Amino acid sequence: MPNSKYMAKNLTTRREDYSKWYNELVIQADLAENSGVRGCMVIKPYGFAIWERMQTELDRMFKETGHQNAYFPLFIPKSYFSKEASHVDGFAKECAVVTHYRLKNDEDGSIVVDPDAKLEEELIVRPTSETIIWDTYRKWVQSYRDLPLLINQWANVVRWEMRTRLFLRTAEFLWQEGHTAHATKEEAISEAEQMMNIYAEFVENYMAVPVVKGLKTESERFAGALETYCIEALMQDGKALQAGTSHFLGQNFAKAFDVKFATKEGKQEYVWATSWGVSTRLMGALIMTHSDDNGLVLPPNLAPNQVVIVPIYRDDAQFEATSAVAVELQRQLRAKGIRVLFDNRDTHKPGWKFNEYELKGVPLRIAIGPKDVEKGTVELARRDTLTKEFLPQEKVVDVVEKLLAEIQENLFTKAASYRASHTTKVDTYEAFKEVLDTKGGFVLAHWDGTAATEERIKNETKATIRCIPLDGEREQGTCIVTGKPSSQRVLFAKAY
RNA sequence: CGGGGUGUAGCGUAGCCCGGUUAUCGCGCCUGCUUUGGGAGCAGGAGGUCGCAGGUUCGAAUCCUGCCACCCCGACCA
Repeated sequence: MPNSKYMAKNLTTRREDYSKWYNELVIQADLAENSGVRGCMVIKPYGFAIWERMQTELDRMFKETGHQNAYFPLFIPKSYFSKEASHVDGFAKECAVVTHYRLKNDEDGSIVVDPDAKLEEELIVRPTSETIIWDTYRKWVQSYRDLPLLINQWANVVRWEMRTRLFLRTAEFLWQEGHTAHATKEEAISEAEQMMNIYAEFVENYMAVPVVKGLKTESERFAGALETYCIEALMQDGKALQAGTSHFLGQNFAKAFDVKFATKEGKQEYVWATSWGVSTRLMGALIMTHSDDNGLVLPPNLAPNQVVIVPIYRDDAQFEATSAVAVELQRQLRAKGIRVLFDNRDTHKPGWKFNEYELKGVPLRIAIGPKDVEKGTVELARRDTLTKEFLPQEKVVDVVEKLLAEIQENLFTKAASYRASHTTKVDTYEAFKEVLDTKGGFVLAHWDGTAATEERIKNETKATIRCIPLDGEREQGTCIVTGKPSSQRVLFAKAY
């Protein structure tokens, strides 16, 4: 029973009173719900279908760039975490720890942990897999001929977060983590940059969510990384969301886990590393970027169903007639590679289905009734603009193809223009605070490059440096807080 | 871990301050008939450890004590 309240209040859209529709969206659109296990969520079939679409496209992009999938253990011996000091300092505090391996029946019949079954060394449920993977890579890498090692894994991880938010910060979540080893520093840096670019391409072209590519400041950097590349998106409520990160890890992990290789010249050298990941958090980004008061809006390139066909009929004869048209259209659309659902369920009425698919964000809906059968037409409705039109059946395939592309484009443009109107350049600290208090969004300002100033701004305004934009123009200026010189504006925002 | 709040049917809720018939209403669910081009109407029906435990009382959803869970704010967060 607290589930819907929990869900309703943890993701927002532009609408102030979002709780009502979001409640409906999450429950009825079947994306996810709170599981009842602390901070964990159940991803429902429709939500998981969206995640599978993300997996499919990302996995393809990884493989096209030479990566392979593998799988490493869920449990990591505690001692592994001690090997990379900076990694441990910045991490590994909120973890689930396995201490025993057996249960037993108590005198009163209840199940208790068997105290005799205590593990000699505790196992950590992975919060991320750097340590166990690098421990494995030591055995895999001997020569420059073994490099580069380009491996990705699709997995779940657990972080015992003090506060959780559905999709954005759950205790257990699904993600992919890539871990690569290279012979040279330059190659590793270029790998980290390549993966950031792949993430940006996926998020912009499939999710239709515009992102800013950039570098994290030292204090926001991943524990153990020399450089963290990221993509930052802006949600409809003016808060920023980190959508993906790619880290250049230098030789830190290679040294900690003693991963060396023989060069062509016969010298022993440590390998250079990267790691990169995106998670089910992308689902939250998708919801909060495009949704409106009617529910989810899915970009066609990502939607599990790009088109849904709804028949309208009174009796068996009309059902047969409309179905015949629907089945034929479905066949033609599928032949073009379009994902089509023909909803011929007899248990729900057309009006009910119209609302359901709007809530679920299906980009295009085709309705076929007796009048259409008679006239050779269909009704075509688009989710992004909520407009409808009638058109001849023989034109459906062409129009659908054209509209799917148009909707994809339109969603990106809409999100980009929202972001443009919510990105503000400021030159004084007063203006900075004013913008954050009134309209929110991204704020571009000069910063003196020190962690102290960053910290002060965070404490006073709750805004953090999301990134140092990579494509930002060089521009001389002075720090809004200290007045010290700066050569580039950095991107500030309140973030999830 | 600190501050605040909430727990009543699958979901959302009224009732609690001021104890008193069979615990309210809506959604959803089941049956029947009429319906079906934007979440159908009517009639009937099922569904409840009022978070848990103890206490006060003739009588507790309501008052008291303890515990638990969850939510919000903070601390925390690749």
